[in-house]
This record gives sequence, C-alpha cells and structure tokens, in this order.
Amino acid sequence: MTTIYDVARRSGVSPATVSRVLSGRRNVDPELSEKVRAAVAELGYRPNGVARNLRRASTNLWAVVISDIENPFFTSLVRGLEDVAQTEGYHVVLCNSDEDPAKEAAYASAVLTEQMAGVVISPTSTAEGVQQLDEAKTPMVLIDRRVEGIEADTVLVDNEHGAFEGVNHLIEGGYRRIACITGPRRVSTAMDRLAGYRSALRGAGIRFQKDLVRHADFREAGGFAAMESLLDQPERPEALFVTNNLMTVGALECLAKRGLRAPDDIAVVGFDDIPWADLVVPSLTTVAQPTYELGRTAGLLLKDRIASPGRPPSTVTLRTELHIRATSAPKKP
Amino acid sequence: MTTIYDVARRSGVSPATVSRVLSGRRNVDPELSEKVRAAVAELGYRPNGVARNLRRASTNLWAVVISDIENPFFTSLVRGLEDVAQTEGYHVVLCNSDEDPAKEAAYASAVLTEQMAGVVISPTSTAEGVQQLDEAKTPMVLIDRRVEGIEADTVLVDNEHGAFEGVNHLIEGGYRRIACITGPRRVSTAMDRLAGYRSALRGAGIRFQKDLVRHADFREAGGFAAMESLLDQPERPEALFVTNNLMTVGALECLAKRGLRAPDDIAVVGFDDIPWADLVVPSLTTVAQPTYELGRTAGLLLKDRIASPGRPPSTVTLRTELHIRATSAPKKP
DNA sequence: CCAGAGTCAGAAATCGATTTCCGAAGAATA
DNA sequence: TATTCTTCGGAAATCGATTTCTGACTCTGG
Repeated sequence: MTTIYDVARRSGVSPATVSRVLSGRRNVDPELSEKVRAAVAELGYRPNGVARNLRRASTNLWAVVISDIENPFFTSLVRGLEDVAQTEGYHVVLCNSDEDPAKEAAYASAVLTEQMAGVVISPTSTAEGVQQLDEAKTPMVLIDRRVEGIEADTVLVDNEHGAFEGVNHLIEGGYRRIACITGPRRVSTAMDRLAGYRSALRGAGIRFQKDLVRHADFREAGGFAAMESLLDQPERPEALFVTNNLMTVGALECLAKRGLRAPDDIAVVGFDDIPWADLVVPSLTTVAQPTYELGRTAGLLLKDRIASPGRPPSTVTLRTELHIRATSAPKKP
Repeated sequence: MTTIYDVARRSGVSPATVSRVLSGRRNVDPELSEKVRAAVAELGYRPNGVARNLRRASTNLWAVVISDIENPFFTSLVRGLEDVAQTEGYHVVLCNSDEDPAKEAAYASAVLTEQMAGVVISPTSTAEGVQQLDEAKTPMVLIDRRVEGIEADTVLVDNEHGAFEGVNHLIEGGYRRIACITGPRRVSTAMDRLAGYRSALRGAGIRFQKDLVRHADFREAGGFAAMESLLDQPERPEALFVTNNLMTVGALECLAKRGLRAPDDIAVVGFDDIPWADLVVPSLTTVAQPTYELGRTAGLLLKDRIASPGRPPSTVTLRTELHIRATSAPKKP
C-alpha cells in the first residue's frame, strides 16, 4: 500500500500539502500541486478511505433495512435509493430484516458501530432497531410504514386512498360481497388499507362484515391460508381485495388449486404491482405503488437530513395508481 | 461518543485490557474482566468499527457488482449472497453496473479505496473493473460469466447444457423451425447458450440457419426488436428459444402486440425463470437457474478465498432445471 | 518605513481501536 | 535456592488520512 506519506516524500512536500491538493479544500502553489499530481500518478496512489472515515467520523455508507429484497416491492425501491446514493457519493448496504425485530436491531447496531452516514428503513412490527437509531440521532428515513412515537422523515404511499380506489373499482363492477385479506394488526399499512376497504364499502352503502376479513402475515403462505379460510365459509365471496403482492400470489395459488378462476368465479384486485403483470393472462388488476419513486424520495430526504440535521422532519406521501387489468372485469349478469 | 478510553478510565484499567476483554483474544483476570463489562454496560459503550478497520487494514464489507438488481435473476442471487454474508459477519454493498464498463470500473475503484474485504461480480463486456481488482489481488468471485485471461473463483451454470435441454424439449414437441434470440457476442453466457441451441439442432439432424438467430442486448427492448425482425421474415418460425428473462418478456410483448399466442402460433422456451411463472396462464416454460444457490455458492467461495488467499481458484458449475409449463406444449398436427 | 492583515507550507495533534513490547510477578524446573 | 518460563497488565506505537496550529513570508495602507 502506498500512503500519503509516500506521495509526500516523492514530491518533496508534506503530507498536509498532499491532502490539500487532493481534497482541493485550500489553495496550493500550482507548482507543488503539479508535483503532487505527478507523484500520485507515478505511484498509483489511492487514498485510504477507512483512515479518512476515522478522521471525519463518518462513512459514505447508507444502510437500507427492508424485510426482503426478493419482494419486488423492495427491489425496485432499493434501485431508486441506490441511484440517488450513487449520484450523491454514497454506497448502499443491503440489510434483509425478514420482518424479524431481532434482525432489525442487529442491523441497527451495525449501522452505529460502522458509523454509517444514514439509514433508510422499513420498520418491523416492534421497530426495535428504529428506536435505537432514533436515540442515537442517526439520520434516518422511514419508508412504507409509520412508527408510533418516532418523529422522523417518512415516505409513505396513500394507502387508504389506494385501497379505496381498488375496492371501489370492484364495487363499480357490480360486486358487493367483497372479501379482504390484509396484514397484521400492528402494521400501519395493513390497517390503513383495511380502512380504505371499509370506507369504500361504506361509500356504497354496503355493510361491513367481519367474517369477510382475514388478517394474515403479508406472506405467500399466509395469503394462501386466508383464502382457504374464506372459501371454506358457507357463502363464497364474489370478489377479493388483497393488501399486498405476496399474499395476492398465495391467494391466487389457492384459487388455482381449487379450480376457481378469476374473474369468472371470483374477481381479484391486489395491492402492489407484480413484475410483468400485464403480460400474462388473465392479467392481474393492481393498486400499484410508485416503488422506484419511493426509494428515490427516501434517498433525497436522507441526503437533506444529513446536510441539515436540525430541520424538522417531513413526511412525503406518494399516490398509488390503479392498474385495471383482467381479474377485475365487471360481474356478468 | 464514548470511547475505549472512557471505559478504561471508568473501570480502572488500561485501554489495552478493555480491548482484550472485548475481543477475548487473551486471558484477562476475571475480576478486571467483570469491571470492564460493568463499565461497558453503564456507559453504553459501542466500539468504533471504523477505527478497528483502520488498524486491521480491512473492513467487513463485501461488494456485489451486478448489472441490475431489478432483474429477478440478480435479486435472488443477491439474497443468497447476503444470507451467507450475514452468518459470516459481513455486510453487502449493492452496486448496479447497468452493463456499463465505466460504472463497473468506478465501483471497483470504490472497493479498493474503501478497503472492502471482497467482491462478487458479474462482469460487463469489457470487464474493466475486474482487471483492476485482479491486479490489486482483491478477493473476488466471478458469477454468471467467465472473463478471458482472469484466473479467479467462478460460479457458473451449465449454460450450454441448459440451452440444449430447452431446445431439445421443443424438438421433442415436434417443432423443427426453431428461432433463437441470444445476447451480445462478447458475453460468454450468450455464446454458451447459443452453442447449446446449435448442439440440440445438430443432435436432431436439423440444419442450423443463420437467419433464425438474432443477437440482442439481453434487455426487454432488445428482445422485442429481435422478435419483430424474426416475424418480419417471409416464413414465421414455429418455436422460439430466448436466452434470458428480460428478452423473453420483450419477445412475448411483441407477440401479444401482433396478436400471436403461445404455444398455438409459436411455442416459447425462455432461459431464466420469472417470478410466479406458473401462476399465470399460459405459463412460461423456462430453463431455470438456481439463482439463490448461485449467490450462496459465491458467498462461500469468497469466504474461503479470504481465509486462504493462496489456494488455486476453483470454478463451480451448477445445473439448470427445465421447468416445463404451457408455452412449449407439443405441436398440434 | 512600519504595523497589521493575509496567505500558505509544514509540524504535530488527532480520530479510536489494536497490538507489540516491556516489565513484574508467580509458576515450574533443576 | 537459583534459574528459566509463563502469564498478564500497561505504556506506547501503530494504522493513514485530516486539520489545527505555528511561523515565515508577502502585501497593503497609514
């Protein structure tokens, strides 16, 4: 490893001067400057980032803590974040929490010991890591979900409105007996989307029926089980609204297994888009979230937070978009 | 920030002793040890990872340089890698090269200045970054593609055999006029899969026809354009083999646009699986790669390489798996 | 012509942990 | 009992860059 001292020796100046030439933070005699550059080139010198980080007391790393990169919702979000990070000179460290508060906490811990510059996090149910990071005053942006009692920059989508639109679309298609599979009660998105479902029913004067609602775990298996449970009731629902992509897939698998087809046997609208959803037949109607934009917005907020730690936290709410495809075709008379 | 000196003062020992207690690298009097632990707990001390990294001359970061995390192929691969990284105490830095050699080089540069412990990389066509990293003797694992002249640990799939199986499956279904959309000539996977296509034809005594082959860019738009060009020929192919997932999607879009249906108008087999491929109708026949395993294997190789930098590089080749679904149904008489 | 302000290079301190080196004390061996 | 080995704690060096401080020098204005 060639160090800044080697460069200094070679070019006949002090290490301080080399540092100044390379950082450009202060004027340096052009002649010395030239010598330094020459020495850097000759020696193939590359500054040691770790040493710099120690002195500066921070790194150029952002952590993104999400439940699972294999969920397309997060994949595209991470891409949006990474694009901002790159233009701002940061690198993104990927952390899969798998909805496990302990893992979240472990990653939060790592963020602190590794002195990362900031965190973008989708909180797990108990948000242990979020608490830690908040106490340590780490620049942090919450995505997708709110956390009670934490004041931090947040990027959300308008879950209630999106769910309203999705369910209302089913109602307009002539469906009235509409089931809903949503997520855990402790997760804000699950409750917000359920609220949208209820308000759409209310708007159409349809009575809310508890036995048409299931709370599952936002995973494929959970969606499958919830669908089974709904179908095992005496009267089958005419339509179904599912509040995330994995559970939608699980529900569709259950329908396929039972030989039921969408939309003829049961109409379906899912929250979250699915990659290439319109390629396939019957294509799935979804309430699409602007996932790339979510990540990008989080990145921009994080950048601003790092630049001015003092300013009051802001919340950005992005709009969902209803993608009407085949599984929600109007009810046949 | 509380430092190791604060802990030392509080517990009445030297910083060296604190370090020894916490790292467990040397025996320390149980009584002192206890005092140190107490002080750590009281002060909420957390070691500074950056300082440690400087002293140790390496970090606990792995970079994964891939073309695009939004491609499901890489998504699942990254997940496999991250799982290994976590159990081995590393963190994964995500780098999207977008197939751009300049971006790859920039990330390679960052790997070196940030003293990352190792790299898992899917090389771009000119592999500029790979050269840099190789010269610097950074622990490195190549995935998905080989690079001429670089001796490094490599994880591949048996592309030729996979392609052979896929095309052979079409032949067995009675198709003979089979087109192929593959990737750039400089990319090893594109050529290997094309070779598999040719060898399947040869095995069945079908003459290879240059005008049934297209080289595109492994992206959606490229697949679309290639499909158009194939369909614009006087005689339409009976079946199609596409050598990656994005181009398959592009080709399917083109078919949809022209009102052609798989498999009735043209049978289709694609390389790379697509998420939830069997959920949708008509479901797509694919040559599936064990993407999670690819990432996992790369992680294990990287771990070993870091542990023993001297040992000769090894190449692991994983098997593909033919997933027969609807788009390759046998030809109707 | 001199005081005060401004510029710039270099010496040295600094970031915070790890690790080498040294010396003291106790254990083991002759 | 004398000598050698071990064990273990602390002082200090170390990793490599950044930054503060110091002092030499130049420039400006009275």
